[in-house]
Amino acid sequence: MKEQQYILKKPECFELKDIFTCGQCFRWQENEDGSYIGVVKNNVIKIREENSKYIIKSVGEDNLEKLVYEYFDLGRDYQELQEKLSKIDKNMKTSIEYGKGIRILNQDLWETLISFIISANNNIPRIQKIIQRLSKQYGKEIKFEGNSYYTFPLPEELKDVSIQDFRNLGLGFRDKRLYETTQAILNKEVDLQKLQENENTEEVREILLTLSGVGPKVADCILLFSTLKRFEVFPIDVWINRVMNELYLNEPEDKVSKAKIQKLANEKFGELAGLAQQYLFYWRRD
DNA sequence: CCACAGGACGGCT
DNA sequence: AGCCGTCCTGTG
Repeated sequence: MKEQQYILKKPECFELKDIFTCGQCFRWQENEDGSYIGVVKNNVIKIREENSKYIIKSVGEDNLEKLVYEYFDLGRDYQELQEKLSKIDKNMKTSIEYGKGIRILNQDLWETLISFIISANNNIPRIQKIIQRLSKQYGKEIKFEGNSYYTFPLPEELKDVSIQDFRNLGLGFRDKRLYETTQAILNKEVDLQKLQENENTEEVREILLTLSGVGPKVADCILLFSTLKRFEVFPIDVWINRVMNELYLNEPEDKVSKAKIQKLANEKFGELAGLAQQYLFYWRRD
């Protein structure tokens, strides 16, 4: 555990509000002064913007500069990707204008898996609260500026947690899914390390789908928002379904099938479908 | 108190 | 293959 500070010059296409509120992560809190505090792996991180710079402080075990570079996907040229997408149509151009500071985070695979199982049939405030309780109960404490924060519990730390324990944390019917998936990971029925190294996206998707609580939408969110980093997937929830129908199909709501939207997204956005999804979702969410 | 919102899943056709 | 009821909790 060490304290670190790092000053990051504001990168192109980078806004904290866009990054943290576009629906990809659940562990960042905004403070009254506009700064954000979050937990990334075994580190608590605080970020404050000031004069086109970010003052970043941390307590934790990882090298802060390297962690920030990886987590915020700073090695990728978002400006170039935005230019490509902007050429597709007016909707893309407008939505990128609106959410130009979005970055797709590289979040820990295990944490993303569990977080999005919790997200099923659920809303963001409740998802955040459940993850907070889960971490406080089973994660490790890190003190930062006088307050306590908790790391996301590892599979081993959830080894002896029962379905009833999960239920008591407010997970509802997701209790059994969390239990079964945790056990499957511990038993190496699914090896996350191997999954991380597998380059065949369809294969990775199929394996994710074998886990309890992972359906098509959750699998695609994991593929896009974790270190798996597959930009070509297009997670479809009821919102993006509605938005895509409004913008491109205009069919009666009961006639739009998921398959049709999926096909349309692949044809229109191709390799960048996931990024396009984020801009569209963020733009039309209100 | 009731209606509704949000994905996975299992049972049905 | 597609359709539909059920699972839990918070909100209006």
